[in-house]
Amino acid sequence: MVKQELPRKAIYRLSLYYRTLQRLRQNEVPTVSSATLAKAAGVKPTQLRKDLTYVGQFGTRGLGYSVEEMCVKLSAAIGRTSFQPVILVGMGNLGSALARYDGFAKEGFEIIAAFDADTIRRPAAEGALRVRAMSGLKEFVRKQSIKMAILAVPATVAQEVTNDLVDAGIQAILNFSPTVLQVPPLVFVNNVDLAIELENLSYFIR
Amino acid sequence: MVKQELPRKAIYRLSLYYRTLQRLRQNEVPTVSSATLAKAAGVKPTQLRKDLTYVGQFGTRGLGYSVEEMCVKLSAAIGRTSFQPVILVGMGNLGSALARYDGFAKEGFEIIAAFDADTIRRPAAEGALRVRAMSGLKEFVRKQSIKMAILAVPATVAQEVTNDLVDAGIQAILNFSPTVLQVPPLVFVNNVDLAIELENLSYFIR
DNA sequence: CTGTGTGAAGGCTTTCACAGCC
DNA sequence: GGCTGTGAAAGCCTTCACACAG
Repeated sequence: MVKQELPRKAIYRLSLYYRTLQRLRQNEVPTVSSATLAKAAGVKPTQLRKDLTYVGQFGTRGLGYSVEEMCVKLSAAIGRTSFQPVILVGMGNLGSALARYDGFAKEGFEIIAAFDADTIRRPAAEGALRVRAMSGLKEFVRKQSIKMAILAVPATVAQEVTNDLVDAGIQAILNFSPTVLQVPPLVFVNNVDLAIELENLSYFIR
Repeated sequence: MVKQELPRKAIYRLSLYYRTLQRLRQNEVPTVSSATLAKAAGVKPTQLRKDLTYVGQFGTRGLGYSVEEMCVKLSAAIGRTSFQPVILVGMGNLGSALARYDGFAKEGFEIIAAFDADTIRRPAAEGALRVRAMSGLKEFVRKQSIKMAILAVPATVAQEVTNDLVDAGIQAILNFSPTVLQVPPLVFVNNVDLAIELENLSYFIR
């Protein structure tokens, strides 16, 4: 029935709509039109409507969509769970910042453990999050059945660490190291390559 | 003649090829085949060849591409300059980490100044980079003719700061705040939304 | 025989145009 | 009149198949 996979790019946008909606919800508005929400999310109204049809039809013509209902539908579609545990590997500059970044928690992700090759260099100053030794990584992932990892290690060891993660049963990796990771099918990787994003921008400036 | 704009997604890949090539260059290899480079970059050989035709044809059939020549061609195509000054706005968790992140420098970008609403909270400990007051932002950008900015401020003030940046003549913004920025045409924005990247991954895990 | 260059085909996304419902 | 839902069209990007060069 619902064999209908939703388009890859639509998944991103559904997350975006969800977050945009949350802000509207605080305004006690009962309904939104596609035009209004689309503007707030920075997409075209038709795009938004098309995306919404992937999660079912529930708008009222002439009126718009129920904010409440859309929240439920979206959160179901993108597989939100109230708490999804995540581990963080690599506590250098970027890793430490990510550990303290509150944007993850706001969207329901909790970083429950952090690992680094050098446990001494990073003392307890990192808030409540103790830095663990890499030697305990695989066991931790396996025992706690962790599915998601954020990878912020130097490029030189990225593949090696990835192999361990995959071995231990990790299913998804958010990769901040400027490396193309080799992973088996059914392990998903999202790359966030900061330098390339900047470089890409520089292409457009005259 | 060369009216041929290169496809948006190809621009990202060209950056990726460039970086992948740099690593090969250290191995003193004079030429690469599309198969070899494509594997290292995580794309299909035909994709790579197609992308390369956008920057001109310079391969030798039966042999491959000159590493040296490809470096030149790619760097010209993506508009690399040896040093592109960038400013950073917002020195919270993420901002501070970005200020110290060495990945930007490696790709030829130098963060020449950092701004924050709270100059006291962030002392000189941030390495050589002094934190400046927001009040001086517009003048700095204008005087130094800065074209690119990294924005790592809270969502609540993101649009406001953006307006100032645009006013002062900024042409490109790498935006880390979870906000859809409104900018005039000819100002380019790349959004890096960490929470959405994670959320997107969570969709794929069963 | 190896490996590039490329038109053509195919697939995926976005946009349009308009029918349908409140 | 206002706004959703959606097939059809258009646009963009990737992949294929194969001609062609060293």
